[in-house]
Amino acid sequence: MFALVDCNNFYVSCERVFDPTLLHRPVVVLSNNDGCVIARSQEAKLLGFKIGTPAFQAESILQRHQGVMLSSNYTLYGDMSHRVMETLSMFTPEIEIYSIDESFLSLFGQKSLYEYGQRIKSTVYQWTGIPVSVGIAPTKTLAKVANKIAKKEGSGVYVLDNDKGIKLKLSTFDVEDVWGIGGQYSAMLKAHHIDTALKLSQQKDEWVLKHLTIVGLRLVHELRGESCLSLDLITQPKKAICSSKSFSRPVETFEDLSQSISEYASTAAAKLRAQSSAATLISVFISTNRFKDEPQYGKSATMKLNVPTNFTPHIIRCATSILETIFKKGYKYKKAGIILSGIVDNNHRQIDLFSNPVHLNKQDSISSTIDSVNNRFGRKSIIFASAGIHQDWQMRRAKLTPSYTTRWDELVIVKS
DNA sequence: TCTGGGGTCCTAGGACCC
DNA sequence: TCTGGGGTCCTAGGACCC
Repeated sequence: MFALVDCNNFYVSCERVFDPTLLHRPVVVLSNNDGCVIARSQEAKLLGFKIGTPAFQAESILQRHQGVMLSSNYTLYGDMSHRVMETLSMFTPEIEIYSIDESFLSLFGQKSLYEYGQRIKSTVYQWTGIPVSVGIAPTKTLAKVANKIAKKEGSGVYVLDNDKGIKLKLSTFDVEDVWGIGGQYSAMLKAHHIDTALKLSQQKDEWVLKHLTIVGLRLVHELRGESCLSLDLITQPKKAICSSKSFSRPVETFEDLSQSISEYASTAAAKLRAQSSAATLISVFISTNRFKDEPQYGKSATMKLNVPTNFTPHIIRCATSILETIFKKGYKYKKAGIILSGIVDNNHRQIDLFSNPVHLNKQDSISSTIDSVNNRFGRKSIIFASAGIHQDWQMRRAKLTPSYTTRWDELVIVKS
């Protein structure tokens, strides 16, 4: 049996742990750059906000309902996520951390699944202050279904463990809510009059394979109760690492763009080193604001390296030269980013005939020194000058809450 | 004024190999 | 008249996830 434990309104719940005045009010958390809504409290959902609602549209409605709008505080959410996952690990070593706010647990030998789910839920809440919902079922896909039901039907825990019950619930479960069925597929399925999870699960294998590929076929078997997706217990290194952001204002000069690319390159390179990897492909992209009625331009280019690297100065140098090839003057740029791919294990990277191993070792020791200083004293304690000092293109985060759990100078002060 | 960021997997088609 | 068969690797595009 699988349990899917999913935090309720995770980002909002994190904020509420440290600011109880946010309880029982509509609260939304905004995307980077305070652009659009990405998380909503129950009260905010009832007001009709969707994921992706632009912040400027939400603002006046929130004001009328004593609502609150917050910038996203990923430092806080990351730390709270870690606490939740640690708590879940106390229940079983068989845990797959699927995203920042959900985990799959493998259960065996539990007598009462429902009570076990309740225990998970109350322990996480007591230890971290984060409310969670628990769905339990024989496959991951069905556990996802059970979790949705748990969220809707009150007690926060739902068990799907017998054929009859599963069929009954699937018969009223909208096909577009099935894990793995997105907008395109659900439109196609509905055009074929397949509108519930049950109907999908009853389609012929050949038909599913033809229309939904092998991925869809697995999904359908999972809906039938046949487990095809196992637990990923070991976190695999990422195959691509991206760092990109929208600017707070239109950026027109090569200098500003190259500063931002340097900054993103440093971030991406640090992520690369954190998983002991090196990259052979560096892509850079830039684009104008697609929502604006002004000349549009967007381009990306990729450079292939003979020797894999994770050395920030090297990556910055490559990224800057790529930028030179795609930059065009006269446009108002809104977004830029870098993607590192062709990822290999840094400890087994293949060097070429002309690489100097001593030189490479020196690079590694410079990198690890920088990383350890930044880990200890904060992410930007040591920066590369090419990323600039003023950075007035930096994203907007006007309504940012404190890093309650990760900065000494931002701890909560309790008064009596 | 204002619209996010970071990932995964699969498929088809083309280039290339012997 | 008549132009092979069996592979691999890479890329772009499209679907999905949170």
